[in-house]
Formats: sequence, structure tokens, C-alpha cells
Amino acid sequence: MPRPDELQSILKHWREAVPEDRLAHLIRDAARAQARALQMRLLEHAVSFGHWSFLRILWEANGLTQSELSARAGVMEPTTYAAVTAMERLGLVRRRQLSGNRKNVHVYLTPKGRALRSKLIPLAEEVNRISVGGVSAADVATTRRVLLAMLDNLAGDGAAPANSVRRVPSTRELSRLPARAQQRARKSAPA
Amino acid sequence: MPRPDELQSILKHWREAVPEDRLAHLIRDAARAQARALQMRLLEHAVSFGHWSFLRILWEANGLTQSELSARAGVMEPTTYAAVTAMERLGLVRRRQLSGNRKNVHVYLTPKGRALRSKLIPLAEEVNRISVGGVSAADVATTRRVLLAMLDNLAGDGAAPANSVRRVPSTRELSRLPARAQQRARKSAPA
DNA sequence: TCCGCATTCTTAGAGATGTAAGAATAATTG
DNA sequence: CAATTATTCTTACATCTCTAAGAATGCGGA
Repeated sequence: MPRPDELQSILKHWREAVPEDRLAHLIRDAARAQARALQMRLLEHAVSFGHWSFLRILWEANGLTQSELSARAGVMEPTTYAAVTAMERLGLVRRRQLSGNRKNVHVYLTPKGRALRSKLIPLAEEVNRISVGGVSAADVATTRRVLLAMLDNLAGDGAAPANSVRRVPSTRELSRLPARAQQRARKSAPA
Repeated sequence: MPRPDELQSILKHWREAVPEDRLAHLIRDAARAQARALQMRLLEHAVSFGHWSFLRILWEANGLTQSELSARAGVMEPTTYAAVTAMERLGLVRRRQLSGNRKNVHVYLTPKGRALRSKLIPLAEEVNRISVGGVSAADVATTRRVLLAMLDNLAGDGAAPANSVRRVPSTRELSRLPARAQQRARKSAPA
């Protein structure tokens, strides 16, 4: 989440040196800028950016299970678990199990969680309005279409080039060295 | 970093329910999909996605200080510090102080770090090629222009609506409750 | 010149997210 | 029906990034 002055610097970077394939980088920067803009606004309502995505799903589909929530949010279950736990502590949602199934945990909005909707949605709309200010609707539509196409193109990736495994190669595998080292460093000065 | 099957589900979501202002969400998903595609390829060379951005900067400007690196990467200094430490441990870079200044720490690529360039750049180009497959150059250009405009629009944000402070309102401030709780939970079952 | 402020690096710790693995429960099938 | 398999939640731990604060160093004005 870069700060405003750094955004300026990033902008400068984009205006000056835009070689060739930097589209991916641009997308990343734009995503971060938007996330930051929204987060600043959400914080005034004591909602973190992480919770926003889950709240938004629940406003549309209250009572989903945690795994359904995970799928819709596009994150793994531990992420959802942590977020739901935090939101429950903040009184925004409640876990409940329905009779007949002791495995599934359904997540329900509390009145407080539901009430946030009318406050938070306008903030997202404001950020959107600011973002696309001065951009024609046609260009926004094109951008949307291109991003969708990219998502489509990349969704097939991962199955991939046949010449190697390349199937979610367990992040650890090779980062084990630095991991261990960091851990060692941390533990060498505990209390 | 969602998995391929989840990407499918995300895609479906975008094709079916695309209400109004979801552009921000789309940008986020696209950024994640691209990051993931690149990361999978980088891992085969023992490079994490986090290191990639720093390496790329150093290939263009070897010997920057850590704070210069931070500015160019658009991240805070602790992030850079951690990444440089990890990369140093992996033998990709070396910290060095120039005589005349004992404060600034310059970061230099090792031969190993430099050699990665010719291996890694093609991977990024491949991801880019896959991403924009089937999209016209004109549409890509439009997308680039729109994203740049968005970045521009959002860069001014943060100074903001005059009716409230809204100046990087210290992420902690309100998330203090859940934070404490998590900490408590973690410490209640240590060794 | 020297003192105070600014810069730079570093440390501490929180939060989001991921992978891996465990436990409980449901579903399926021989 | 019982045993195996799959699903769901949970825990553990790693990584990346941030904010906050400390320490060392450099710099500029009284």
C-alpha cells in the first residue's frame, strides 16, 4: 500500500519509462492504488480492506458456508477462516451450524454487519468514480473487456507447457533456505 | 494466489454477474492471475515473486541504495530490507557501503543475480504474451492508457475531501481488538 | 563549530494470504 | 452396514507487506 508521495513517483515512472511488456506491472500498481484508496475510506468505519470482500459477498448471499465464501472470494480457506473469526469478534457476522450437519459452518451477518452495507457501498462507488474520472465509458468498457480476456487467457495456464510439472510447485520447495535462515535469525533473540 | 480451478470460478463470476462498478475487483483479479502465472515460472529458477521486482530494478540500475530501491519498487523500506536480506542469502546480491558514507547501503548484483536476467525476462514476456493473446494492440494500448489515468486520478487521493483527516490513518487504530485477540490465542499455546 | 533535525537502515510486530497437515464429519461403495 | 474416501473446518507456519519506533549517521543553520 504505497503512500501518496510514492504514488507520485510511480506515476512518474510510468510516464517516463514505459518500455514494452509492462502491462502486468501497471495492472498491479493500479490494483494497489485502488485498494489503498478504498482502504483509507473503509478504516473510518472500522472495516479493514480484507473484510470488505467478504462483507460484499455476504450482503448478496447471507448464510454461506466458509468454503463457499472462500470460493466466491477467490481465496483459500484458512484466509476465510481468519477473516470470519476477526469479523465475528468485531460483531459483524456470526457462525452458526444448521441442524442436520455438524460439519458445515454457515456465516450470517449480524444487524451491525448488514447495516454497514449502506455506508460502505457508497465509498466503493466514490473510489470508482474518482478512478475513472475523465475516462470515456467506451474506454472503460474496453479495459473491462481486455482484463476479462486476460483473466480468461491466464485461467488456462498452470496446466501448461507439458515440458515440466509446473503444477503449483509448493512454494516452500525452493524458498526453504531463506525460510530457515529467517526463522533462525528470529529465534536467536527471543525474550 | 488462487489455483487454476478457482480462476475458472472467478471467471465464471465475471461473465455472469458484472453489475456496475466492479472494475476495481476485476483489476485485482487480473493482477493476481498474472502474478500467479509469473510466480509459477519463477519458482523453477528459485526466485520468488517478491524478489523479481527488485531484481528487475537492479538489472537496470545496479548499486542503488536500499531507500532508492524502495522508492522504485513502490514499497516501504522494511519490505526492501527483508527482500535484500533474503536475496543476499541466496547469493543474488551483495550489500556494500561506499567509502565516504557509512549510512547508505548499496545493493549490487552478484554474477549469479546478473545471470538470472536472461532466464527470467523471457518468462515475464511469455506471461505477457499469454495474457494479451487474442487482444488487439489497440485495445491493449487503450487499457494501458486507462490504467495510467486511473493511477493518475488516484494519486491525488489521500489529500482528500477536506471533511476528515483521512491521511494514512494508522492501520492499527481500529483493528487493535482483533489483533490483540489473535496474539492472545497464539501465545496461549506456545511450546 | 556544534546542536538539532533529517535520512537511512534496522528491528518489532500486525495483518493478509498461501501451503501443508490434522481432526471431525459426511458420503460412498463393496 | 462398515470401511474407505472426500469434504470442511481448523491449526501451524511461511512469505510479503505495512506501520511504528529505535539507532546510527549526515547535514545545515545558529
